[in-house]
Formats: sequence, C-alpha cells, structure tokens
Amino acid sequence: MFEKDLVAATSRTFILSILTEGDSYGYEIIQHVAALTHDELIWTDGMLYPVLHRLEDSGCVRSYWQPSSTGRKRKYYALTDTGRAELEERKRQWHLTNDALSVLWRNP
Amino acid sequence: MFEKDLVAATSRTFILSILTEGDSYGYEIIQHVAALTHDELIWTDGMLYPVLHRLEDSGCVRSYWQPSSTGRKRKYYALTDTGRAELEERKRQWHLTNDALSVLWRNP
DNA sequence: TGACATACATAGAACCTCAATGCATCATGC
DNA sequence: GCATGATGCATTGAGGTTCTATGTATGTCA
Repeated sequence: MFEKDLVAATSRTFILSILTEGDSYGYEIIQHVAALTHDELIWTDGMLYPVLHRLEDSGCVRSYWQPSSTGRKRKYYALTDTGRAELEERKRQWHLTNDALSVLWRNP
Repeated sequence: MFEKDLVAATSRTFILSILTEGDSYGYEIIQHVAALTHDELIWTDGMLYPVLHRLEDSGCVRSYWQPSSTGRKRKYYALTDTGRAELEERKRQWHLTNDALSVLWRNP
C-alpha cells in the first residue's frame, strides 16, 4: 500500500510525463502507471479524473473527444507548453530531492 | 520554490533518514535539510515541529531533553525500531517511484 | 540594551484528497 | 435478451492535512 502523500505528490508528474510520449486518455493512463510500478500503484477513477481536471484548469493539458476503434467515446489529453514547463520544474525538484536523499542513504 | 506536495511527501522520509546518522534536534535538522538541498528546501519551525510531533505520536521517534554545551535546552529525537521500519518502506516506495519515473524520463 | 541566532510550540484557516457512487456502453457467454 | 465484466468518464463532500503566523524563551555579540 503506497503512502498517500507520495501518491499525491507524484500524480501530476506521472501524468505529465506519460503525455510527453503522446496523447492519452484516462483509462490508458491508469493502466500505464500500474504497469510502470508492477501493479503496486493502482490509481482509481476517482483519484485520476480530478487531477486531470485540475491539470486542464491550470492550462497544463488540453482535452478533446475522439471515438475509439470500437465506437466508444474517449477523452484524450494532450500536453501544452505550460505543462511541459511544469514538468521540467517538477523533474528538477524531484532530482534535487532524490540527490539529497541519496546522500543520506549512501546511494551514489 | 518547492512544490508543497513534494515537501509534504518527503518530510517524514528526510527526518527519519537524518536520524539514522544519529540523534538530532529540530534546529539542526532544518539546517541539515537546507545544506543537503543547497538551500532550496528551507523548512520553517512551524512546518517541522508538527511533523516531529506526529512522528513521535506514531512511535517512529522518541525524544529527550538535553542541555547544549552553551546551556540551552534542546529536545533531541532518536529513531525507534518502528521508525526504522517505516523508513525502509518509504525508501522502497521512493525507489519504485523513482524507477518508474526514470523509465518515463529515459534516465537509466 | 538591542539585534540576531538559536530553540521549541501551537492554533486554525486554508487547502487537498479520493472513496464512494453514479452513469454509459461495448464484448462475451449462456 | 440478460448478466457479467471490461472499458470509459464524472462528481461530491467527508475526512484529513498542512504550515503560516504568532508566541515564548534564551544565549551571543556589539
């Protein structure tokens, strides 16, 4: 069971990073995160969609509807320049934090 | 300016990690964190002490008063076995998250 | 004596999170 | 046809968290 604070702290970073690989939609993002963390980090709809909405509200992503190959509606999300900028800053802070913790943990 | 969510998510981890090097007190912990992050992460008293208190309440640390060499009172904090266990789990989750993000960021 | 550094504490305003629940629709098996 | 599961998106508000602002205390130095 993942610590809630780490889940919360990394959700925007994960989403923005996944979108650098290409536009994606909610259900696929959830599956992507689960795969990346070997099914340890399982996001729910109720967790993900509010974060996606806040990202959109803050101009970090934009969305559009597109039917899937089976006819089902999908809401795709695409990274914006604002989102790219936030991601760079979050990466920088993550690395800084990771470097600091690595010193404490004696990991080079 | 550090993202609040990353600060919040890493505070317990930083404190527990610093205490593996030896007992410490509030003011020194604040300085240690600032040094480790090249003065980018500057914790305030009001941020730190509630976290220390919650760590103590949850049995992760224990505290004791000890005068400093100048006579001033200091409240030292020491890691407990519970704290060591929580730290190990947090380290594991941090590494898992870091590995997942590294895949996305193409950092080997 | 005043400024500064050193030291710990706490209340509560402000903010955040996400579980629970809802609705929709396609595929599959009986 | 109906049930089930997978696939999709949405929202509210109970519950929880955070840390700013403010307080008190005390040693050093000019």
